[in-house]
Amino acid sequence: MAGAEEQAASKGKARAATSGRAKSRPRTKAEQRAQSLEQILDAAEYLFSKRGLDGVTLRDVAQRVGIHTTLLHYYFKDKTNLFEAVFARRAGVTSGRRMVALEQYEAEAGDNPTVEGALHAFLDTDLDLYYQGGEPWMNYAAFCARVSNTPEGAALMDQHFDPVVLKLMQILKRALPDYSEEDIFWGYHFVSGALMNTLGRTGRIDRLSGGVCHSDDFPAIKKRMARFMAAGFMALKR
Amino acid sequence: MAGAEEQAASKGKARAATSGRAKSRPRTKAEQRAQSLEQILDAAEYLFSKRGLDGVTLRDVAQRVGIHTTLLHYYFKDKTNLFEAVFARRAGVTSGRRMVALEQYEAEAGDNPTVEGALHAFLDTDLDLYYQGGEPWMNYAAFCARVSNTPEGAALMDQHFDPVVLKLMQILKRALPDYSEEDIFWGYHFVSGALMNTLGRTGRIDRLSGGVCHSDDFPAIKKRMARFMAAGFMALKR
DNA sequence: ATTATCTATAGATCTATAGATAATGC
DNA sequence: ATTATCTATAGATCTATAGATAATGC
Repeated sequence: MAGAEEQAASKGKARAATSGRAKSRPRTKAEQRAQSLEQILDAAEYLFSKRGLDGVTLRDVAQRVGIHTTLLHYYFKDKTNLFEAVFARRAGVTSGRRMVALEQYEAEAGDNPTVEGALHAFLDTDLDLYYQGGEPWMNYAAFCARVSNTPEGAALMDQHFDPVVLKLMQILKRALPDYSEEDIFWGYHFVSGALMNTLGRTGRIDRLSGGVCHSDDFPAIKKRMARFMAAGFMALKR
Repeated sequence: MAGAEEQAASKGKARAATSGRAKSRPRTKAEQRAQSLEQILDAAEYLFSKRGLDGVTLRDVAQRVGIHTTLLHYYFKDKTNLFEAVFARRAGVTSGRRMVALEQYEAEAGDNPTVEGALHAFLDTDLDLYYQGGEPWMNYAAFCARVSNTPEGAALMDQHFDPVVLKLMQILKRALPDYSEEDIFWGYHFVSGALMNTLGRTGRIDRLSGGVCHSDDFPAIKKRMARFMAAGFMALKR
């Protein structure tokens, strides 16, 4: 019964309906595998970003791709595994890019790194990545924001993003030699909250501001965020 | 089968096991009703704060209280209704208190309101409420943070918190007469992100800082947040 | 009499696995 | 031969409702 529906879905509109891709079935098995993996991850990323781990069923994901639920198990063992794969797929790219940007800034700044400089490297690099990466990257950003305050998500954040954040902390400490570690960590806590709120794009600021601001206007945020936060850090000095 | 288990649970340890209260069954029906409602809301609040709407089953809630799932339907119709009731229960208190604090500050400040003054009224009042309110209020704070970036939660935020936020905006505009609305709204966007990150108490900052900071140290945050954010606002001037 | 609480159960999912079938790969 | 995909199905929930029972209320 349910099987018949799913079958119809997969035969009818087929996988092409979901993403722009997949016009013709790929030839080699390697290609086919790669395409299926990517389509599954894209669909899961989108759905998890909207509804969270528990709000999405494997059937939702399968239907969005136009495949059978069982294929998800074939490729990803179970739901948790799929979730972690979604997180991991792009985590290396964002953390790598920010790491490079921070190291480059550190080299440029020499003995006089500034808070604002470090924050530009950290924040702008990331905002650019999402904004320029188009829909998939924006979805990933929303996914990260959405899961960042769940136990599962927080564990993955620790695992994938601690190194970049600690690199940022290292530069901030050099920029603020007379600050306590505590002040700097709380400053970062404020920064990361604002960043997650941005990546989430819930549309709340749009409604609140009556359309003056738009959740997905990352350029507007990039223009303000590092400057705003740097000034905040400076104000913590007593 | 399942029925037998639930029965055993409700007969055995009973409701007293969950919260400190409920030593003796209340006498009147009105009291009984009130107590049941409160216990259900407390349990749901706690669980929703940890796992979100879809991560919690009605059975989880019923088990935590020590009652039958069906009683949840008796009092709250369905799951959505229960969720909204959890949100609504304390929303009026927090938004009311902040509204009073903002109006009082406005009166005190006369013609010269400051950003920092307004933010102290807005933020400190709320942080105090949660911190001094003990566990239930801390759970509510985490609940709000957790659901703030979900569609269901965002709608409730709009509904319950828009008036206070717009009151804050009104004072900020007077404090920053030469600022664009856009700048002020983005500033608020940063503030609210940092606040939600605080209310969530995910423990990420604890792990990241190696124990230097603690997620539930609201006094430490209160000491820094308004000052930090006010300086951020001032830096947006070009 | 009215209200709080429980029993029993319908009906709908959901995750996961075993095993069959249909493709590509040498 | 190997790998991708589907069929069939087990087993475990989950939400919600109808109707019974056990308390309090006049």
